[in-house]
Order: sequence, then C-alpha cells, then structure tokens
Amino acid sequence: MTDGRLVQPIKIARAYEQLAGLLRERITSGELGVGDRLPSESALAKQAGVSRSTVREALRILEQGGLVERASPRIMVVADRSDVPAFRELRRELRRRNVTFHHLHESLMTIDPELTRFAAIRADKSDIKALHEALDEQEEHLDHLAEWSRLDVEFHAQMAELSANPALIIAREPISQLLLPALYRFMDTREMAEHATNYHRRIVNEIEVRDPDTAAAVMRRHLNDWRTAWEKRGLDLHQEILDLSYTSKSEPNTVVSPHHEEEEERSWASSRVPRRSPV
Amino acid sequence: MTDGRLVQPIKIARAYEQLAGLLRERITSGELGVGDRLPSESALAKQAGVSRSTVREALRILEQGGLVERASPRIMVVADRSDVPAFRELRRELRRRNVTFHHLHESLMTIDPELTRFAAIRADKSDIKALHEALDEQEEHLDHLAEWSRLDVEFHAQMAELSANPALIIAREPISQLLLPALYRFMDTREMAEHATNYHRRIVNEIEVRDPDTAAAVMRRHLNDWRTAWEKRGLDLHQEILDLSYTSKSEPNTVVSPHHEEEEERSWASSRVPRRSPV
DNA sequence: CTGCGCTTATCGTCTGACCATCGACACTAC
DNA sequence: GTAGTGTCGATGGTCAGACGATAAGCGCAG
Repeated sequence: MTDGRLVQPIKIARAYEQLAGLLRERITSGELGVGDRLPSESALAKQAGVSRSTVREALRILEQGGLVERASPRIMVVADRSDVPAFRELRRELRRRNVTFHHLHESLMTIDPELTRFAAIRADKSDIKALHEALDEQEEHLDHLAEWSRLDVEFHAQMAELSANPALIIAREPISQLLLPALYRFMDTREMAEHATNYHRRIVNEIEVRDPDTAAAVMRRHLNDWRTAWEKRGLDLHQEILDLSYTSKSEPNTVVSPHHEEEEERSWASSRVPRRSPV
Repeated sequence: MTDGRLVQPIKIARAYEQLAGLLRERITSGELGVGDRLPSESALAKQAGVSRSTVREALRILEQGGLVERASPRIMVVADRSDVPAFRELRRELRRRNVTFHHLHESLMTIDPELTRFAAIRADKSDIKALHEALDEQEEHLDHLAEWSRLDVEFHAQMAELSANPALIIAREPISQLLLPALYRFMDTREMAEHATNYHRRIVNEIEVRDPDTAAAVMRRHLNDWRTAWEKRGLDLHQEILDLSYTSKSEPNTVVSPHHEEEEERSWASSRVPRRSPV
C-alpha cells in the first residue's frame, strides 16, 4: 500500500527547547510552586548537562511564555500563571460570541466526562492518593464556601491534568474559567457543597477501581446537577456569562477591575520589573 | 487612579531585550513584511554590535512571542499574525506543551462526535441543504487534493458551526488547525479522499434522518480512520506536531524539509539532558 | 532588631570555537 | 536538457571559558 514515504519527518530536538520543556513540566506538575526560586543558571547548566548559553535560551522561552519571571534582576521565580495570556484571549473571544451558561455547560458536559475517563485509565497510585487528599481537604472546608470553591476548581483541574492530554486541558480551561466562577456565585449552602463533594468522592472511587465508564458517567451526573441548580435558582440557561475570572487565592478580595489590555507593546518591549500584581 | 508609587520601577536595558524590541519595531512597522527572511544570526550580531549569543536570546523571545517563525530549520521569517489572536495564542500554547498527534486526535475524538450529535439535533432544512452542497463540491475535487483538503476543513468547521455552541467551536478550532494540516500532508491518494468523503456523506445522511447517536458514531469512526491512516504510514502517534501549518495556504512555499538523523535521538533523550534531575 | 559594609554568587555579555546540516552550485550520467 | 550525485561555504546549535558589574546574603556594629 503504497506508503509513498519511507521515513517520517523527524522533530528536531533542540537542547534549549527540551530544557524549556523539562522545566515547564517541573513547574506545571507542581514540583516547583509559584514563587519558588529557580536554581542559578550555572546550576541548571550543570544539572542538565548543557552549557549556560543553552540554559539562557530556555529561560528566555519560559520567561516570554510567562512561566517564570524575575523577582529581582537576578532572581528568577516561578510565575503565577493563573492567567495565561492565551486563556485571557480565549475568554474574550468567548464573551465576544455571547456564550451562555448553556453553551459552557454543554461544553464541559462534552469534555469533562471524557477527561475523567482518561484519568481513570491513566492515573497511577500516587495520583489517586493525591485525589483523595484533595477530597479530604475539600471536605474540611464545607463551611468555608470561598475556600471550598477554590478547592473545587482545583479538583476539576487535577482531574483534567490526570487525563494527560494537554490539548484537552487547554481546550477546557477557558471554559471552566468562565463557568465555574459563575456557578460559585450561588453555591451558597453547605448542602450544595456536600452534595458536590460526594460526587467527587464517588468519581475518585470509580477511578480507583478502574472503571472509566462509570467514572465518566458519574462526572456527567455531577455536572448535570450544576445545571439543575442553576435552573432552580430561576436563572436563565441562556443568560450570557460575564467574566468573573477568579484570579488569586491569597489576595484579599481585589475587585476585578476590567483592566484594559492591549498596550503591552511597550510594557514588555523593555524589561519589566515584576510587580506582584493580581494578574 | 492614584498610583501611590513615587517612582516607576526602573527598567534595566538588557541588550537582548533591546534588540528584540528593535526587531519587533522593524516588523510591526512593516519594514519587514510577513514571510520576509531575517538576516543570519551573525549578520544581525554584526549589525547590532552585539555577540551572537545575545542575538539568539533576542530571537528566542521573538520566536516565543510569535513574531517570527521558522520557515525551515535554519531560516527565520516574519510570522503571519493575521488570524484570530486567540487561536494563534492557543496554537502556540499547544505547541509549547509539546502536543502529539495522539493528544490532538484524542481531543477531536472527544469533541467532534458530540458536535455532530448537536448538529443532528439542531440543524434545520437549510443547514442540511448546505451540507449536501458542500459534499457535492468536495466530491468534485477528489482529484485535487489540495482543494479537497480545504473543503474538508470547511466541512468539519461547518459541522462544528451547526452545533450552535460557540464555546465548543472555539475550543475545537485551534486543535483542528494544528491537526488537520498535519493529516493532509499524507492524504495523498484519491482513495483516501473518497473514503473520507463517503463518511461525510453518511454523517450528513444521519443528520438528515435525525439520528444524533448514529451521526456521532459515524463521525467517531471517521476520525478513527485518520488515526489508522496515520499509523499505516508508519508515523508515530506520539510524534510532536510541528506547526508550520497554517501559513502555506496560497503559496507553493517550501515544504518544510524533514531532515533525518535518527540517531540524534540518543544523544538527546538520554545523554544530553539527564532525566529526572532535580531541577 | 536595624542598618551598614563586605564578600561572593550570579547575571549579562562577549569571544571563539566545533560540528552537523542546509542550500546552492558544479559535475556526471542518461 | 534533465535528473541524480558530490562538494563546499554558510548557517545554526552548542559549548567552554572569561570578565565586569552588582545584587544578595551575611555578619557585625549600633
């Protein structure tokens, strides 16, 4: 059959790209937390077995990508990536197209159960342990709904991460960034939190016993409950979603002022001294 | 806004940042047009009066920023920033995370069948008519694979549109923008096009008789065929998708010549950048 | 505990080199 | 002429090592 091609195209593995990838992994995996200081360039070079020039090119990539930033002229730290530019753009695009609760919900109903299925297939022992821990923590905060909501976002993100499919994770992210904050606005009773947490527990259990289909099904029901709750509140399914993108965890309630973007031109043309600003 | 700050943070003028700024200016000012080739690194170094390392760091910034891209492993050109910024951003984010064929395919397998289902539920007479027309046109171009591919993209986009869910459409778009061009690179026989078109026809038929489940199922099989074809070509499912994808619509531009050297692999994956070194 | 200098680690940059590959051209065979 | 093949300079990827500037970190005096 006529393959036509004898060998496949080969992706060039540039050292600086590989290194950037490795560091990115360390960061996104949580091995390096926000604010953690990076080793010195020479240390990185030695550890990775490359030259400092290579390390620096990798750092430029990560820096430009927003994964790391300078805490001071010679200290690089892991940046707070709660708001990746790409996602900000995407959310804007979504709003521009007047997405409604229904749209977003339907999207998550499409993606999240599948993510759960993949998670059930791919999670290993330690992942499951982490899920249980997350669950426990969430249960401890049933009475602190703000904190509970934060943990809820994290739980779903964790699930997405376990799917080990960056494409799906990325596709899902802006959707959840728009939908979840909207949900938490009326998630205001302990009962609702309990109910949701129970679902989470069941999902994790199904993952643990390696039943992807059931796990996905439970996730689907869990999400359906959201819709039900929304309707019970008398809210319109077809109401547009405004961008309440949650920004920070530790900051005291800064009002999310619609910061106008699009004049970055200048601000990053020159070095920007990092400001611990809420996104 | 009362700023409160007495002095603005001073900016440190790193050479590589200044250079990046300069080049950026040249590009945005139109002095360098889309597709124009950049001077060689050494030439730039000489012109700017800096060392090549500095030039390279500047280039990494511009590259990561999407202002320039590689036309081939050693030719840098000014990138096309004409399409929707959000999608461009997203594609870059995807590439950044080293998505593979498998990731993208799995994502479309998750999203597209559902889109099809929704389309089957929501399409009206005129939509179906449009679908048939698109099909007919595609069938007329079974021998012009370039054109056929364009129509194929359109067909799938049309299907997405019929789902009437902007969130899913947007989430899907960058994925398909990366995956489809990769696919068409080996979609090179009339048989393959015929096969695919047949699937399309069946999908449209199922939509017409309002059988969402079957429509979704057929779409799923259709997509599965892609994966099969990919594998039959001896291509690696876990090969990263290189994205030189989208600019080559109109010009017969240089196809990225794949360079082979299969034993680069070893020095890379193993020796050069040590695994699991605690960064 | 605070503020001050001192030391040194670390960054920014440069030089010059090596190698593999690319691209273009010259050459050979049909 | 056209198509394959060989050659060679140009270019990119990487490295090792160096130097100056200065911020970070620390100890010490107040």
